[in-house]
Amino acid sequence: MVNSRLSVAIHILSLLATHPHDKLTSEFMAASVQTNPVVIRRISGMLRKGGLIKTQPGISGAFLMKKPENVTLLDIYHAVFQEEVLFTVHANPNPACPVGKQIQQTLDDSFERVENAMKNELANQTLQDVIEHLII
Amino acid sequence: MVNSRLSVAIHILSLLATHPHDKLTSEFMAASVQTNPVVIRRISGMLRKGGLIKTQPGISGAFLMKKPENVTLLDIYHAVFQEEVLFTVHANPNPACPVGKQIQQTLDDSFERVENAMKNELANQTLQDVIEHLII
DNA sequence: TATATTTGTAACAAATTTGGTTACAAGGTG
DNA sequence: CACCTTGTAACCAAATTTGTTACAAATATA
Repeated sequence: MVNSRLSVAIHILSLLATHPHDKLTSEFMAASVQTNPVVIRRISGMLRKGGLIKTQPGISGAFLMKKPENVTLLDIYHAVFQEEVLFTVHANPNPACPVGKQIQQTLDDSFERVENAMKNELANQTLQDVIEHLII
Repeated sequence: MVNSRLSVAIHILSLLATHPHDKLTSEFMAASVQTNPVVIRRISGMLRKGGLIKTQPGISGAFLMKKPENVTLLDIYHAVFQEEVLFTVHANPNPACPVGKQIQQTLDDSFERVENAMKNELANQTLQDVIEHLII
């Protein structure tokens, strides 16, 4: 995957969870991730819209809306990827071909089971698990 | 995912499995997928290198190297994605930060479990399952 | 043998995605 | 009021994906 949104999102949430009494600015978090503060604010915005953190324009810092043990990696995944599917099916198979006619529905079903298997494991891991692994 | 390699690969293999006595050219398969023959040959090349089909320069057609019930979707996934990881971890977290120092190893472990869950389900489905779903 | 067909592959272009950056309005602090 | 922070738009460069043309090499066929 070309994309490190999930990774950066978990990094942000881990920082917030391990510094519950500090006001962590996007600049501070950017220094930990080693990226630009706007990248942090962009992903923080997704986490805010997903109900995972609270931030306010002008007010320094961000804080978690749930306890780390109640935030699953699936919650974070949904916040940053929304409705994106894991595997796309090619768009225009030929309906005049028996395979082409039915491949989309077939693969939609198949890929949905694969995506659900992935999501079950994401739901099985929490932000608290991540933090404990960090602290050890 | 932006990418329909897996989907097209399964389409190709489904065509070969359901037409075992025909010599399916890249042009024929391209008509079913509705794409360019070179796209078919490109993905056929990955399937050949993955040991799933046999093709030869100049000789029309391709054929399966295994029975459809012995080809899992994980075999096909590996043929087309090789060593690609499902979720990448951002590259340069700050080692001076306790979170930054350990986030990569932590997320590598976490994401590997998620990737394995996905792969287990891919291994659980075979090309034969796909074909049966098509035929019904 | 000569012609036609097919595969494999390189090369290129257009579209899309990602991450980084600048800029700036709006909100809040001291 | 001066300063800081967030949210967001706009833009760019790099990477990726898909479609395309071109062509050499291998094979089939007349």
